[in-house]
Formats: sequence, structure tokens, C-alpha cells
Amino acid sequence: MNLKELSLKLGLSQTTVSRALNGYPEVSETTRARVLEAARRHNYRPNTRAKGLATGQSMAIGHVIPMSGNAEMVNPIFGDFIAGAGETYARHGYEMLLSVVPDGLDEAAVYRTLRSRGTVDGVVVHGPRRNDPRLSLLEDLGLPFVVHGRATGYGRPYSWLDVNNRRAFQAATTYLLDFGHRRIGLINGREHMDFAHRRRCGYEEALAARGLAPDVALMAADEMTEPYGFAAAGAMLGMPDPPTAFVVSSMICALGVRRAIEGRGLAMGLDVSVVIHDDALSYLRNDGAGPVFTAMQSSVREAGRRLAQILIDRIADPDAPHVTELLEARLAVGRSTGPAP
Amino acid sequence: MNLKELSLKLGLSQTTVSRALNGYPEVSETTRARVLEAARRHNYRPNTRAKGLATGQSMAIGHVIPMSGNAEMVNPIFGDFIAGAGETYARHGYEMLLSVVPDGLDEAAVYRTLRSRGTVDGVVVHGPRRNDPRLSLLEDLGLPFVVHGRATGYGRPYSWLDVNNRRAFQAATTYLLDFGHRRIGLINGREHMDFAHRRRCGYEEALAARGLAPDVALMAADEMTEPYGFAAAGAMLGMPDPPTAFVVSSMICALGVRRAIEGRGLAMGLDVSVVIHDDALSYLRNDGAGPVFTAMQSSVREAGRRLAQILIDRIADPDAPHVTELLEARLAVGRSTGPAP
DNA sequence: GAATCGTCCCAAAGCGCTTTGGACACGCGG
DNA sequence: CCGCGTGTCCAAAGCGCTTTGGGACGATTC
Repeated sequence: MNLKELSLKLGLSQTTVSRALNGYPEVSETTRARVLEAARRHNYRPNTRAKGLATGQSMAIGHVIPMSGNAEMVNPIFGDFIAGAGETYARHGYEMLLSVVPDGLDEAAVYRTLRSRGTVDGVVVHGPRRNDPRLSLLEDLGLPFVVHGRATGYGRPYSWLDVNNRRAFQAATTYLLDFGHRRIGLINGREHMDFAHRRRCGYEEALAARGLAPDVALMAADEMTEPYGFAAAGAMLGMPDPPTAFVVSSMICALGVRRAIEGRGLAMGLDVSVVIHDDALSYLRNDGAGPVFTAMQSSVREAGRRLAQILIDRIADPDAPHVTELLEARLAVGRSTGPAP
Repeated sequence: MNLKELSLKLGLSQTTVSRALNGYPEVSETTRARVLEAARRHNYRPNTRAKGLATGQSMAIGHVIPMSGNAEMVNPIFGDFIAGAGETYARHGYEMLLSVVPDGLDEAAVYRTLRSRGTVDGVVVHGPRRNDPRLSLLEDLGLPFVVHGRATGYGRPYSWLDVNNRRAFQAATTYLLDFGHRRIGLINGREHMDFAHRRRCGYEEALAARGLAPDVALMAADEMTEPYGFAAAGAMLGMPDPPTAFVVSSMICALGVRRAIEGRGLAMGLDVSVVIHDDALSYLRNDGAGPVFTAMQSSVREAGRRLAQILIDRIADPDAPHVTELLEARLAVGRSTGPAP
């Protein structure tokens, strides 16, 4: 059932039917009601491509995921973010397009193609690094974009949404310092990622505020996996002057850290304290009857929802000033922290 | 730059340019070379929507993700599967469309809309349950589909790709039985999911083959999270006649199971053995210098790659016989298993 | 009563591509 | 010389929608 058939059946022109369906005022309310009823009855839905061709919009938003080597992007955080963004898209009639860049292919080429074929109306930039080259590429292409996180070093203004990673890690570290901890290990993500860099800054600032110098032996940075958390924490706990607390960049890592602690016969929250950054992933819940881990919480799904909204607004009005939002993580006290022994 | 402009610039008709670009034979090789060169130089790419409108194809494939309540679908397995499928799509010029169904909305309506708007050429069905109603809906809609897993109870033939879950869990259980274990706990996923049901069958068959009756107290089924693994294993280990081994449905669960074991001062692989089902997720590696967990391995990313191919073939030739593929999981011996104490 | 103004509707021209149905020139055999 | 393929190209008709630029008709105004 297409517009022509529907209008024929109604004895109206395509113009009128189209206008009735799209809520234009040049059509009487009685006619509109007739049209809507007929559309419903015949299960009519305008063809996406035809509508897009006519309007010049694709009503789709792209997410480009590089598979390069370590597949950084396909992580649990990504899944939850996508879910949040998808909710917003669905609510606004947008489609979500995922573009995987197979290993070895050029990510920039994907953005160019997306643009020149008119496949999407805008894109979300994931996992920004410092001085990320994607931003200027997208700016040059004239493809609307928003960034999940920030890209230190990019000159021009752009829209982004980020967690205040610096403050979150400063707060987490200070929380431990207030408990009397002086040797605090940092289990961080890869520091070429903008967020990880900021986290370390926050950690160091908190130490500095108490006149403590950071100890490189207490700072680890790698891809955030359970074995990494285990290995890094284990190594630190094996030192002559081991840490009495950890600040950990993710829930998954923290599972490894906890294993390292308990594996040494120590009790988490008693002998060794742990504060994590918790993205509130749907299948890695940290609540139930009181959170297990003391955490700086910030829902990445909510971030997805909100960032999608920002992009949709930007597409609707590309000349509006850029929107930047800094979310503050909430401290949730759990059973993984206590006074320094 | 569109086709009209390009053909004007070349002094050729749109017809000829289009044919040259699409490899039709009615165009001389010298002209074709000229056209290709000009297209490259002007960075011409045919507009997706216009092409789709003319051909009737969308060159897009849909993945529908229900958010209903527990958000079962947005799990780590899904992310890796998507990544694999995305690789295949990219290689064949297809786009991947993710449709999130916000809580409370009707999943069936999404499929209907996808169909009537012509948004996608086919869909992948995720997480089939027993007697899954989606299959007959898609069949009725005439929307090509393939299933990741199987849906016991659906009458008509359909294309699917699945891991041999029954045999994998039978093998895992038998492996433990051969070590002399007699009390073996099953930490399973929700059993309305087809795969979880099959896993239990495999587990029970292995026991039966040795004349052992399954003990309901040793069988848990829930959403596969770390806390669930911890709680379920902990409860079983606290019984008067505790299990000496576990078969666990996922890596994430297994982290909890290990914690429960080690938390009781027991050694995994020595006092208590564990065999897991490992989907070989990119960020939950179980290899490195020899796998930690003894596992039945089957790469879900590879499954995504392959299933996407099956769907693409199906779209190209809808009348071809249905393709069904049963992947066998490989046993990878790790350090989590040993003789019964 | 004529001029003006809304209201409600329509025909037709795009949007950028593919594809049908020729047109034209050329070479060939009869 | 005619007829007939054959190779190469083109004009134009879609694909299913939106949107422009009116048109008809009754109600209002002077």
C-alpha cells in the first residue's frame, strides 16, 4: 500500500493525503480524520527511502565502530550506551546505523562515504582520544556530530557530553584519603583515551591536595579487563610497601582487583579498600541490597539517551550554539571501603 | 556531486554513466575507464536513498533489540555478535540497522514498520525462546530472516545458526565425570531461552549416561551475572553434600563462581573444578598463557560473521533452501579442572 | 453586486537513481 | 543494395514521496 493507492481509494489527491498525514493545516479536520482512519486500516506507512529522497533527510544516525586490532570499541560500555541512544532515536523516529570498520580499512573513508551517499544525518563519535583527528574531518565534511567524551586539543567548538572524570576520580581518591589511606593504587584504562587521562589527573590532584606525591609504581594503565585488574592489583599488593586502597576505572577490572585482594587472604573493605567508577551497566549491577563496591556512579545508558537528544536537536538546528554537558558522578557508599588499617 | 552533474561533466547521458559504474556490458571499455576515473576524481558516490528507491532494495539489515524490563538483549554477547555481523555487512555493502524497542512498546509493531516502510531487506532474530512468536510473524510479513540460535516448537523450516549447546554441555559434564566428579552443579541461564534449555538437556544426558539422577538442588537458572554466579555457587557449596564441580553457562557468571569457591578458602581446579561455556568475547579473554578456565569455546563473533552471510545469501535468493548450521564448541583445557578430591 | 479573503483541495514538478525501449552507426553476408 | 545483427549510447519513464503554485468555492467586506 503506497500513497498513490491510498489516495485513489480515498478519492483524494496525493497532496492532500500527504498533508493530512503530516499534520499540515491546509486540510479540514474531517478529511484528516478520514485519511488517518484509512491509513490505519490499510496499515499504510510511507516508504522510508522515498520520503528521504523527497525531503533530503535520511532520518538515520550513524555510529562508526573501528575493529582495529584490540576492538576497543566493542566493549560492554558501548552496548549500554547504544541501548540508551536507541531509545531516544526510536522516540523521535530516527534509525540507528552501526558501521563496523573491518580491520585494516580506513575509518575516515567510512565517514566520507556516509556523508557523500547521504546515508545518515549525523554521527556520534565514540571513545575520543586526545587530539582526535575525527573531529576536524567531520567538521570539514559538514556532517553534524556530537562526541561522547571530550577530545582535548581540538581547537574549534563542538557539542559533547561527558562525565566529569577528573572530579569523579578526585572525589574517589579524597574519599579514601579521608579514611586515612596514604598508599592508593590507580587501576586505570589506556591513557591515550581522553577519559583515562582525565581520571589520572583527578587522582593526582587529590593526592597533591594532601601533599602526597604520586608513585608511578601505584599507577597502572591498560585495557580494562578482569585479568588486568587481577594482575595489576596483585603486583601492587606484592610490593614491600603495598597500597591499602585502590581506585579502579571499571566494574570489570574491579572484579579482578577483588580477586587479587581476597586471593591474598585479605578482606576487601577491611584490609584493602576499593572505590570504582561504575557505568551502571545493566548486567553488571552494583546495587541490590546496598552496593557491593563503593562507587562513583554515572549511567552510561542515560548518557546515551541524552547525547542522542543533543544530536537530534543539532540536526534540527545546525546553527544553534554547541551544547556541552558535564555529568557529575554520584558517590554510592558500598561495602568495599573502610578506614585504613 | 550527483549523477546528473557527473554525466554533464563527462558529456554522457545518465544512463551510460550509471551503466559504466555498475559494470553493465553495454558500454565500451574506454568510456567505462573515463567514467570511473571521473567518479573517483569528483568523489562521486550514488545516493543511498535514490538508489534504493529505484531498485527497491534498502541494502540494510535490521537487528531488533527489545528493552523490555531486564534488557536481556543488551549483554556482552550481543556486542560481539554485532561486531562480527557488521564486518560481513561492510564487506558486502550492507548497512546494519539497530532498532531498540523502548520499554512498553510492541516489538511486533517494530517488525511490521520495518517491513511496510521498506527500511530493511531482512532481519536477524536474536535470543530465540522456545515457541518464539517472532518467527511466524516474520514469515507472514514476508520479511527474510535468520535466527541466531533455534526456536524449538516452530513448525515451518527456517534458516538458523546455532552452537551445539546440548552437546557442549554434555561434553563439559562428561569431562568432569571422567575426573571422578559425581556432584556437579549447573549454573545456567534463564531456561525459557532456547539455548539454556538445551544446555540443561545436555547436562542431564551426561549424568544419565553414568546412571546419575539430576539433583534439582544442583541446578540454578537465572540471568547470567557475576553476583548470580557467586550466590548460586555459594549456596550449593554451603549444602551438606556440596558439589565438587560446576558447569557454568558464561564467563561473567564464572567470575562469580570462582569468587564463591575462593571465598570459602577452596582452590579452583583442586578442591572444586569448573568448566565454562566461553563465547570468546573480545574483552573477556580466556587465553593468554593457557586458558584460566577449562572451557567449551565457540566464538560468538565468528557466529555473527557467518550468520550475516547466510542472511545476505538468503536475500539474494529467497527461494533457495534454508541453511542451518550447527557449530561445535571446542574443549579448551585450562587450570580450573582436576580430579575429584 | 463586485472585490477580497479564507478554506480546502489538486496537478505537476521535483528528489537522484535504475531501467526500458529505442536510435544510430557500422560491418557483414546474401 | 538491402537487411540484419552488434556495439554503443540516449531520452524518458518510473520508484514513492514532498512541496510549489495555483484553482474553485463560499463567506465576508465595502
